[in-house]
Amino acid sequence: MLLLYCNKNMYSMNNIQFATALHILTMLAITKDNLSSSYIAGSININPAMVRKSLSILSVYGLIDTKEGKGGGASLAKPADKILLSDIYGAVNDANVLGKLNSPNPECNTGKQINRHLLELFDQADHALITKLGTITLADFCQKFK
Amino acid sequence: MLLLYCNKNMYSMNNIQFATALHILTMLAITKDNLSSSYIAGSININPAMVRKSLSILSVYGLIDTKEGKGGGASLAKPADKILLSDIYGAVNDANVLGKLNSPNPECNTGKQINRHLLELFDQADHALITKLGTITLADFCQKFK
DNA sequence: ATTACTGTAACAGAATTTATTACAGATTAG
DNA sequence: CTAATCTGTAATAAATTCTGTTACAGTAAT
Repeated sequence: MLLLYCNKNMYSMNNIQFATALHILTMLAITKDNLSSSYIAGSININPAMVRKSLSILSVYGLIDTKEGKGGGASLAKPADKILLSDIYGAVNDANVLGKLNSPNPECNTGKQINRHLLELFDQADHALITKLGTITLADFCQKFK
Repeated sequence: MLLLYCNKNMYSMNNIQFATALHILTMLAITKDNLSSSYIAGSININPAMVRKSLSILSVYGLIDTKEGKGGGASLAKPADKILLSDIYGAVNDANVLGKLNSPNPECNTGKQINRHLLELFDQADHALITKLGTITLADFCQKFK
């Protein structure tokens, strides 16, 4: 007997950080203005503090500048055609695309070796994605907007 | 003032399903035998019921055969050089590599359009990963084991 | 001074992922 | 035909991860 689990995929590999970061950077690229976290949050439809968390990371990675105090906000640190989507991905993501490893049994021949081989594969997978994202600039992405 | 968050990345994009599935298939490819979920679980170091959940999905996707009852277990449904890592990825993963979308404000010009453009990009990213994984067979992966 | 911002901590709540237990049904061996 | 051993899957608990919220100190402009 074999019946399908009602929902094929039990698990997902999901978060919202890349979409949020790209939304922020798109707004900054299009308006070419200093935007406040509240204003950006209104467009993304999330909390301003969440936006500030993303801004903080993008700032550490040199993609944006921020200015504190009245009239402050965020702006691009460099032209949109110098920002690669791989830069954004690298800023918001640490994990491997293919996910996590198990902690297999070292007494078993397969278990003993597999994590080494998986990591090698995970690196290749990450590299393929990053290479693809490296061919697209923020400016390219923004061109889609009317 | 700008201090780093102690842990750069707040979020991760992680699960263990791909590693588990590939571990299972590697064992089946190497032993060329009918293996029980308990035996496999001992190598991965997880619960047999978890293994059976993975087996169930791999079976639906035609990568393995299973046999119930005493002496039952799982075996490859086709030669290891006919199983692509992209097949395995497709079986265990539904989500987009770049994660989820927000629910942005439709009153905003950027918010109104961005999900369409993001989805297009997400597709390209998924495609790049799947293309890479399509160049590697289970047999290739197993060759790394001594 | 007042106002309007950022930066970040602290924590709460939601969602997702993993683990566990249990048991009906299948199949084989004796 | 009975016992033993296995799958399939449900139900649910536990753990982890992700998102949202509140609060407030510090900064800067007016």
